[in-house]
Amino acid sequence: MKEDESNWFSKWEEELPSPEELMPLSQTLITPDLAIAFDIRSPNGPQQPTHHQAPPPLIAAAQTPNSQPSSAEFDSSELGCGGGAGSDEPARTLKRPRLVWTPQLHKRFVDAVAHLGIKNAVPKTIMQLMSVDGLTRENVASHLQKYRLYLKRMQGLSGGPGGGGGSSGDAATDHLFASSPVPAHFLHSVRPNSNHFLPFVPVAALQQQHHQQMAVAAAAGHPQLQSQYRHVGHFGSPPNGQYEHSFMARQAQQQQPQQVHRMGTPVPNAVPSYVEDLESATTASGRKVLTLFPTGDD
DNA sequence: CACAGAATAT
DNA sequence: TATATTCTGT
Repeated sequence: MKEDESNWFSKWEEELPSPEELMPLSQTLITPDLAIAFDIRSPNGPQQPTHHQAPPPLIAAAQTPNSQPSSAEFDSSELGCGGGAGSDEPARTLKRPRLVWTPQLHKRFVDAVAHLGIKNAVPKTIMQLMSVDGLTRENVASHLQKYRLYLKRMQGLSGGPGGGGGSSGDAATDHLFASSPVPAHFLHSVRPNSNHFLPFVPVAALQQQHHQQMAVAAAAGHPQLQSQYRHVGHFGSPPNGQYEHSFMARQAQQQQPQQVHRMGTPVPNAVPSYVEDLESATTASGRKVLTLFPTGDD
């Protein structure tokens, strides 16, 4: 009998970190090297190996499966502003590629909103809590707008997503949101008295000009990008078997430009740089209970 | 002014 | 359609 095999396999599988766990909270930790690594899209791609200063890394672009092998090439379409004394760094005013809201990113978004409570969930705060490098307030605002519509739509229905038949368009749009369970309180209203403020992570996520979108992509769990990173072949995990852990991000960089004027909101105060993982409240039961957010495993 | 939120544009 | 950008009120 090969019990051993199945045995260690099971264990092994259990120990396997889920994709989110692997690289979840430290998106800002992406090193420039990694960013560069990303730049090399293909072995035969005529990409410049050493130009890591371009803020417009456009990572999350069309990611459709049937992309053509030729791939789109982005030559720096700089204006031919030859004469001009270097007025402004091109890097600053460039438009970034569209952010792609992957389920992972959305998950973080929902978690953040859940923790803040619908009332306090405003773009800026959400953005800060998410701690995703490269994420802008506008990104979140836009997504939040749509998310609210989604919630509204759902409130009208009876209970579950995918439920009520309606326009197929609606259902189709929901499927990203469906990825992440919507905290119950979202649907009706948060209790005014129920203020349970968690000790957030005081991380101040700042957007750097360097690897912005790159980080987002990684955080989002881009298949292409991540696959390059994950040397750890963690495959056995089924799409559903994901545990949740803490999600706070820790910031290695020392930035704390925030903390400006008065903050009426009970949001995290930028204090220290490191924070204990406020998770793993392993109860006596030995059961991993995520005390943080509503674990939204499907 | 900075920000949130809706409206609009791509 | 999804996300960005613009517009407006606070």
